[in-house]
Amino acid sequence: MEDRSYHHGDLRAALLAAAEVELTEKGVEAFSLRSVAKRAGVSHAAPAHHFGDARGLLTALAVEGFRRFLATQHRREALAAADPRAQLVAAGLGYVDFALAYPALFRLVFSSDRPDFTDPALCQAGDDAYAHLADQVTAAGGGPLETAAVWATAHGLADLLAAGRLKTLATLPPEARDSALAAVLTRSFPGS
Amino acid sequence: MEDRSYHHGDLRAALLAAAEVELTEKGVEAFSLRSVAKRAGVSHAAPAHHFGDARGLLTALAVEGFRRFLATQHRREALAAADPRAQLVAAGLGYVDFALAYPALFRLVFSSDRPDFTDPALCQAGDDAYAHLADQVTAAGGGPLETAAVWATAHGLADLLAAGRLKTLATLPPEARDSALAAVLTRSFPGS
DNA sequence: CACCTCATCTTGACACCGTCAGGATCATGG
DNA sequence: CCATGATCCTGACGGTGTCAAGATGAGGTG
Repeated sequence: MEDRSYHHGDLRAALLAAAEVELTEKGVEAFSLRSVAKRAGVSHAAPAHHFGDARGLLTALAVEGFRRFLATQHRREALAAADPRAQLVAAGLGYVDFALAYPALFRLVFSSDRPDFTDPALCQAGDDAYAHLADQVTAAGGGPLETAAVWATAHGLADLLAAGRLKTLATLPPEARDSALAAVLTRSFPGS
Repeated sequence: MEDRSYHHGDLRAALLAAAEVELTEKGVEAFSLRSVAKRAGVSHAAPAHHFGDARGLLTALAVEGFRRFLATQHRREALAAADPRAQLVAAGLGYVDFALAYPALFRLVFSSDRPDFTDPALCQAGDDAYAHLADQVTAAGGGPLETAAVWATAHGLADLLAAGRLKTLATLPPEARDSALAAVLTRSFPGS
C-alpha cells in the first residue's frame, strides 16, 4: 500500500519492522514507543490501536524473534549430516548464530521481562522452540536431563558470546570457532 | 547517623541499599532513579552528587553485584572437598546460587547494558570474577578452551534457571538438583 | 448512488522520568 | 567567629507511556 493515505494500509507490519530497527539500534532498555512511531511516520498514539501498549508491541516482536530463532537453527541443520548427533550439534550452532546475528532480539526473548510471556502466541512460540530442542535430544537418545544439559551449554555459549564476553572464542576464525563450539556442545551430551 | 539532619551522613550507602531494593522489586528495565531517592527519603536530585547519573548508580550496584557473586561462590567452595575438581564444581554451583538468590543483580551484571562496563572499578570487579574461574580451571589442569566450556555451562544453567525456564531442574528437591547440576558441570570438563 | 458505521489515525493532556541550574543548609578549619 | 566548600533541595526542561476525544476514510447497507 501507499504511505500516502490517511489510513496506512499495513501499519501493523510497518510498526513491527520499525520496532526491530529501534530495538537493534537502541537496545531493549532504551526502546521507545514514540520513537518507533516516528520511524514509521505516524503519530505517537497510533501503535496503541494495533498492539495495545509498548509491552504488546515488544511481545509481538518476541514472537517474531522466536520464529527467526528456529529458522536460524534450521539453516544450520540443513547443512549438517542427517544423523541425530550431528543435527543436535547443528541446532546448537544455530543457537549461537542467532544470538550473534540478532543480539537485540536474543536479549528481548531470553533476558528481558518486558514482553508478556503469558501471552498465548508468545507461549506457543517459546514452546515450539523448546519442543524442537527436546525432539532433537530425544532423537539422539537423550532424556530430560540431557535436554537441560545441552540447552544450558548452547545458551551459555550464545549469551556470553553475544554479550562480548568469551573473547577466547570470539576472536577465533569462523571455522575454528565453530569446531570449538561443536566440541563443547558434543561434550555436554553423554556417551560421545 | 541520624536521619534527622540535613546532611544525611551516609547517603551513598543508603542510596546503594535503596537501589538494590528498587532493582529487586521492579527489575532492571523499570528501575527509577527518582524512586530510589524516594526510598532513601531524599530529594530526586540528591543521588547525582554521589553517582553522577543513573548509569553511575547502576554501575556501583554492579560492582557490589560482582563482589557478592564471588562471595556466593566462596561459600560453596568452603563446603566442598579440597581437590581442584570438586572446587570447580562448587564454583559452578555457587554461580547458580547467586543467580537464584539475586536474580535482579544477576541480570544487571550479565544481561544489561545500563551499567558502564568501561568503568575501572567495574572492569576490575568483572576481571576478578573471571580470574577466579580461570584459576580454578587451571588448577584442575584445563586451559582457555576448558575455561570457556565450564563458564558457558555454568552461565547457561544459572541464566535459564533464574529466568524460570528449565523447569525440569527447578522443580527438583535441592540435593537432587545440586547433584544434577554437578553432573552437567562435571561433564563440561574433559577427562572426567 | 447516498449514507452510516466503525476501524483507523491524530491531537492534546497528564503523570512520571532523568538531568541540569541555582539556591539553601551545615560542617569544618583558619 | 566567620568563610568556604561539601551536601542536599527546589524548580525547570525535554522526553516517555498512556488515556480521552476528535478527525478521517473504507466498506457495507439502504
